[in-house]
Amino acid sequence: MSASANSLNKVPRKRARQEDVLNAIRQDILDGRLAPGTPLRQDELALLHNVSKIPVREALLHLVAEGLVTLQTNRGFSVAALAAEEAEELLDMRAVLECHMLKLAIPQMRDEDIARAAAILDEAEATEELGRWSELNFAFHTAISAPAGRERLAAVIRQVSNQTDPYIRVLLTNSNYRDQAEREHRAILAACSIRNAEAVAAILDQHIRQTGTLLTDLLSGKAVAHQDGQDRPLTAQEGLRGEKTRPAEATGAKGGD
Amino acid sequence: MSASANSLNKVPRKRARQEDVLNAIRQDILDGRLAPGTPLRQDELALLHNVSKIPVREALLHLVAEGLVTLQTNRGFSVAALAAEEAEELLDMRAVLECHMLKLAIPQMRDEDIARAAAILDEAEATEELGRWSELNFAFHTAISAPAGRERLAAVIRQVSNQTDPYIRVLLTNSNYRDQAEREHRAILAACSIRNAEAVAAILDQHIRQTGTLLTDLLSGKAVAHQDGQDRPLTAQEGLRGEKTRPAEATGAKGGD
DNA sequence: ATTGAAAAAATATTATACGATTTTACGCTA
DNA sequence: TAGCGTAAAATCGTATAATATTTTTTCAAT
Repeated sequence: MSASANSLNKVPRKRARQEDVLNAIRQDILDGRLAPGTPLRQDELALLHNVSKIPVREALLHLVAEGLVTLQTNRGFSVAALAAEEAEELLDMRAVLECHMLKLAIPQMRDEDIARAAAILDEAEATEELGRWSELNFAFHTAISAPAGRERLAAVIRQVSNQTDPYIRVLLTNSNYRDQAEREHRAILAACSIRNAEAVAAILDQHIRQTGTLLTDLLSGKAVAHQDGQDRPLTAQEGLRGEKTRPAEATGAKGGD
Repeated sequence: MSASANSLNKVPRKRARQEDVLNAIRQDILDGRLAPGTPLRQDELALLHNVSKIPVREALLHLVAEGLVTLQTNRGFSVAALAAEEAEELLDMRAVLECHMLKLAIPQMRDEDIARAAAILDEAEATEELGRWSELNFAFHTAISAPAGRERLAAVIRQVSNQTDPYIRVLLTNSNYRDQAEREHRAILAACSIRNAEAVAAILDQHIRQTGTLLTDLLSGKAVAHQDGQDRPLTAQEGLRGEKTRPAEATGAKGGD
């Protein structure tokens, strides 16, 4: 209730924002702090975020539309859980969409774009922190596809990707997976540098489908790399940290591809 | 036994107001009764649907996530309006996704599926009513792509399609457009009957991209081809101006493709 | 008339309250 | 003990009301 975190805030203070709650919960899901299947109690979340149920409900409804949360009327929300088959379907879709966007991007790609993408890979390969790696991974993807200038397409890709991201996080704990991903990213970059759209798409397609196979195995119960569950349902401020999201932009996407 | 369907049903409505409002507003947008750009006042809609603003807000938030409505914080909702460029982008995406799904469907397609699709076309070609034609159009699309068994993909296609549907409705008033669509649908069906996935995809791609071209012209303010004699170039706003009637029927009809 | 500040109205957002629905607990009967 | 109905608790969905923000109007000063 009493503001403990921000006592020095006298500037035009906006109202507690429904969007803040949305981003926080979404990040909690994407980062795996809220495991698939977890019930999302409105009162609980309201208390946690220091708001009433109304903005919580609105945030959850939004996440339902994004496919990250499911709702059973009068029975509550819960974090969406994927069947192996659904994950495969989503990854397939993603392969199609990302390859398409990348093929469109190649002709528009300038040397600066490639240099920037290379710098991102450099940093990714140097980092040890998993979350950072994931972030850079996303940045790399953005850097090479953005020249296509397709905001809507990017939004759909982000949405589809978000639905599998919580699971892909688990794959990332496997360093072999990261190594392979890094090799493929380098190959993509190399193909970009010679502006060979077909080669780029072929590599990207292979990579995404490989991820799909691993994910399907994981969800089928094989080699269950159990993700470390939190002792508490979720943490309050952590999802908000480091985010300056703007209304239209930023669906808070991260994760490896 | 008839446990649930008894005659003395005194409980006309459960607690699903939000969903009813959602469907009503969405249909109003898709059918063009709510033109792009129209402000959506919460109080007004609440009064219209005999509910409070809460379910109205929740429905609108949902539509924002679907891309049919835009929201400016503290300034209100309004029906999403597309720039010509955006429409082209959406149609391109749709071409890619639908062709992909159709290619997946072909190997799974049985003779019954084709027979059913043919029956739908028969009825579509016989009908005069525009709304019915649109409905059958959507049914045809579903019939030929459903064998792919890709629910998620279908959902994304639906979402993307919805964003252009209000505008495509305008194209449908041109009978030449319908004729051309019907010819292409016959061609698709014929290619399906010989299970030639590449041919099917090629025709579908052509058709959707042709629609995209027409739509871009429409949104750019250029004239729509008008061979009907009495037709004249329509602007999007003109074509979408509608009566202020009730939310009306929820047919689930889609625009033509 | 034009400008600009301030009040008023309109509208959006969130909090609180309450009935409705679902889930759980508990006691009764067979 | 298992099954079953019912009361209590938990939770959901929305109406109402209060608060915040934006837009419009008013009106005095230039």
